Amino acid sequence: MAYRQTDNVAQRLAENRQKILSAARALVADGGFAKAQITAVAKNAGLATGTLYRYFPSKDDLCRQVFREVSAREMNLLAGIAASNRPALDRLDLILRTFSGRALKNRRLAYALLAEPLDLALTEERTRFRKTHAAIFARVIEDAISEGAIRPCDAKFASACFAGAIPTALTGPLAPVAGDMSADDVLQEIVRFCFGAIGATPPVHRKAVNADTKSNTNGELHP
Amino acid sequence: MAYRQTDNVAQRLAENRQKILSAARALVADGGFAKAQITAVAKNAGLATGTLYRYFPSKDDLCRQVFREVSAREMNLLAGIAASNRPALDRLDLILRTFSGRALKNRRLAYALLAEPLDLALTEERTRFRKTHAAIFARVIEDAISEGAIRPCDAKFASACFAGAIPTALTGPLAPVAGDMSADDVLQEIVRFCFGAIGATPPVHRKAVNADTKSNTNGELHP
DNA sequence: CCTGAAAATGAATCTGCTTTCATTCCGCGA
DNA sequence: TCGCGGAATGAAAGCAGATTCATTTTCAGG
Repeated sequence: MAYRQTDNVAQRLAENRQKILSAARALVADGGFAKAQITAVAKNAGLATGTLYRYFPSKDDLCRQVFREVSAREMNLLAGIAASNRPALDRLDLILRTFSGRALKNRRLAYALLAEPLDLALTEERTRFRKTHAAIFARVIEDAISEGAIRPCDAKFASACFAGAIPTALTGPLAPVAGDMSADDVLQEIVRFCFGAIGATPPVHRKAVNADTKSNTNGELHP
Repeated sequence: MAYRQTDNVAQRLAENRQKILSAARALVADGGFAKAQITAVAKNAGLATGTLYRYFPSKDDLCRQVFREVSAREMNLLAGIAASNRPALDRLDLILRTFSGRALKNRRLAYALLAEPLDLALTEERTRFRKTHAAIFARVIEDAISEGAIRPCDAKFASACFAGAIPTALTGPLAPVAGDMSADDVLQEIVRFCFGAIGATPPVHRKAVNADTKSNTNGELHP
């Protein structure tokens, strides 16, 4: 008779898939994508190397998936803020603080997403991520212009600058070393810088959005 | 009797070394560091692969050398402007235009230096490069502050933002596509953006410094 | 012209990974 | 309990480069 997959089996498969993704995520959050070798992921997931290939066609696919899942969470958060109906400059302020605040809270992961040297496939994925950021910035800047809150400027251009400046200021070798500047100072400066760049005045301080309840250092998603 | 290197030979050795560096440079300027494989460099230089190892201990060393030579030219140009004795904001304007103008004139090479995904060794080299940029920016910003031309701000921080924003806006996937914006528009926007970010007003337009007389697309140095 | 020593050669080797695949294991329905 | 087919395994093969090294070539000095 024809083989039919049992619920039992289907569930185990799904679990394994998750195990693999979690294992990879954990490695990435700990040591960047460089640490996410197939063998290490398999070991961490409690499976044999060959088994991973029953779940993902290649290492690249697996890593891309991890990158997407981790970055999607960030992007959705920002997109949500961008779509709210506050004044544009309030939204911008909140987006900047949220993005930066989260990156500072989990520097290792932020480094992996934003600054770590990656291979071609993942660089492509990162590009998507950065383009999305830029699009979110651009949208809010355009709103600010049409609200008359700031003088017109090239929103696309300014948003590309934001998307370049913020990660550099937050992560990687040019970022202020911890202790050099407090996280709050950094947020403050980022907002000041970005608002200035588009000729706006920063609103009064406002708390950043943070989806995590407790501190979350392993990059796990809990949707 | 003991072997003594002839002038003749010494000269050939020096020439070969240059041939290798030029070949590598040409490949990089054409297709980025990814294209600079040992075999390709050797072929381009008209030498055997093994021969390269008599001139450079490893591929990494060779590539680092290329990176340094190419980037040194840029940095010196900027450093020269920074050290001149005009008003700080004039210098900043000139530096921004020079840097950006040159990058736009040779996009492929700029991409290799600023945005191409690289391995660890070259990423390290790029970091040096970017730190130097940032230091140049920081210095001029500080000067502007002490001249009283702008309100005090964290110059280190702002310069890191510049060093992130400018390459992003010029090169790589977020940069405006050619035809979308003219090179002049881009310069204009960069200056506007950066000056705004530190609370300054851009001076009137001024010609960028460009060390090249004729258009120079292969990244060759002519010191 | 001969010789010794450096210089050049490029095919073979090495390296760290990813990916494959012949084999074994396991769960289900008969 | 048996047998079938999918699932899991992990040792071996592949791969894309850099790197080595036994051999050949070149070249001054004798």
